Amino acid sequence: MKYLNITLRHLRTFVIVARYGSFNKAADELSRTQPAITLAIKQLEEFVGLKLLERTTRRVMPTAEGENFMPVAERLVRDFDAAISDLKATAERRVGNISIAIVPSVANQLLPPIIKTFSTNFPGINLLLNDDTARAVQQKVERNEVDFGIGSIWQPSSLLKYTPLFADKLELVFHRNHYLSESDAPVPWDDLHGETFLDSGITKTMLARQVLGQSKFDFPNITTLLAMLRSNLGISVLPSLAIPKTDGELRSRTLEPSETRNIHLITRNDWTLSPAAEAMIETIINEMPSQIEALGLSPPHNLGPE
Amino acid sequence: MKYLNITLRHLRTFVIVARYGSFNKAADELSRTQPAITLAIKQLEEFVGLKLLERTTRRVMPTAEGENFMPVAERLVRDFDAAISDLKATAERRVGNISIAIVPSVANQLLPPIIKTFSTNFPGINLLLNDDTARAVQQKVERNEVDFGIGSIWQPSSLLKYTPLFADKLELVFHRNHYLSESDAPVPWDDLHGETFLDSGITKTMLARQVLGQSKFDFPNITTLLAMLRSNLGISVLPSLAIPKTDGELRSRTLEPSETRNIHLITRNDWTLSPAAEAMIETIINEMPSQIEALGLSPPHNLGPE
DNA sequence: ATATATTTATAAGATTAGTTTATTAATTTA
DNA sequence: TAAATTAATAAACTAATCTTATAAATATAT
Repeated sequence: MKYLNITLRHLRTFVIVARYGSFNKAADELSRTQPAITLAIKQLEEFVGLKLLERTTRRVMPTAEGENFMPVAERLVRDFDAAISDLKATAERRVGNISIAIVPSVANQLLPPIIKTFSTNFPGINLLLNDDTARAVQQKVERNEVDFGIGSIWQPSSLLKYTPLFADKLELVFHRNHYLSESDAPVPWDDLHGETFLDSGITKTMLARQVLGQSKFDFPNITTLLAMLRSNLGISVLPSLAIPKTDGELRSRTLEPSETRNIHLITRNDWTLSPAAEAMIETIINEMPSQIEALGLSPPHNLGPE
Repeated sequence: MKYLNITLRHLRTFVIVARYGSFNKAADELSRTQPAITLAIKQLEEFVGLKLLERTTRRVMPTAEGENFMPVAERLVRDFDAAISDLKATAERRVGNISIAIVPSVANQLLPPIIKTFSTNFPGINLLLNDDTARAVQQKVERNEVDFGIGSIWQPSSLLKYTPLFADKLELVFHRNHYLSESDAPVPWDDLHGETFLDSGITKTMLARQVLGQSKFDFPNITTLLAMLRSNLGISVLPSLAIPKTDGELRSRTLEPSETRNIHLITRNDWTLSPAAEAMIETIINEMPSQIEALGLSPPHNLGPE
């Protein structure tokens, strides 16, 4: 015995002995033998230089100092156990915190029923939802500001892992008074030259790919953009999830050829997810098929490396 | 490794690693080697089933759970260390509590300068003084209600250890108008037959030994007794310590043969004294000679077994 | 009073946990 | 591309911890 360290085991032993008033009973309670108890108490007393338990071969009583130390030791033992079991509860997904960065369209349309399922399965877990643009979603995941993100790919990054969830089809949106309302058929992209485009930021790259040139207006906030559409300022291309289907003022038509964007789960590939976040992701993946069906979406397109 | 127990050592290791962001630096800080650190962290994580530190071969960062656990672990470690060092402080007599049962005469006359010395030497120690009769002093020590007692022997008990401190000489006390005031010489006991005795309880046995018969009055409270003496109700025999020397109304004379009672330190012989109490007793024994001199008392008489 | 039973303390051997040295694998820096 | 730094792993060693067996002390019961 060189420089003995006092451990919680010593305090735990002391507490039990003091409580039972017996080395034998304490040994029993702690599933150890009586000499082990004797040694532990002896070590504790020698270390602090203080007799804590007054003992004859017949009776064990705490000294004044032992009496004073009892509640302290009890609290230390209790706090320690509580802290460890809290940590285990976290591991067992009984408690936890999740923060998700997510694009608004998915958040509003797809997530509510998933969150409902999740919160009944894991009632102790708190969820923080950050609505944001696809770009911000990616950034927040990169910077570890959130556990994971849900959105389209802004700029592929080697830091990130993308798991496709579903394909969101792009549709043309316009006012019911717009001449495009006259038909329901898919619209060829080429028919759209000369139209005034209101860009949401979401579709910028898509539009560029169709060589329709720069859009005249740019509304990063989708609510604003919808308001503009309602006043018939122009037309826009939006992922179907972002289009309110119940708006009397607006109409939509699919495009030809149809253009889709995949919505992905975005995680950092060098980072371990918290158990709570893992539970959430499991729920999302499990619930996805029924949600895709309910909202009339498509399973993710496999476009190769995106 | 069967059923590994998580100890404070694991938490301490975790805290240091998280703080330094390095296994090697933590090993250095804790005067252990890096593999020992690796193992401790691994054990902790396996036990709680949770990754607490995200580590590449290059960088160590706490996970979200690790981050949350940090302050908890830090507090546990801090509290534990504080509790142990408090206990050591007690052992080193830097802090503590003492309670003493003591007869009032000693408490008032002898103790004040001793307490003064003690409190300058041990400023952290609290003192609780219980004024009481010799009988109550003995009882309180027997029942472990106090750390030790100071008083005369009420009834010798095998439970108790008596350490003589000094001898208190009995003196006759009376009103200045009483005829006994006419001389200063020692009074033979036999001259006192027929006097009205006021008994304090303290001197009951002494008086009986001198065959003066039962006293007529009995005042357990010495203040009351002194008031009675001041009104010249009778005379009394009191230990010199209990006689106020500066009272203009009262006079005192020694007795012939002189009768003394020893004042003892009273402890339980099967009980360990707290370090604080030991310090107090040391102070008392050290200061006693000079106090004896200052108050004109005598060293204890050795009367054999009392 | 004496014997018995119960309790804590001690000693020695066995077991388990913890630490170190040496090495590997991975990753950053020069 | 090479050197340096970092955490992980393996194996040998050390020290702490526990158990079995026994002793010493003190109640309790006969």
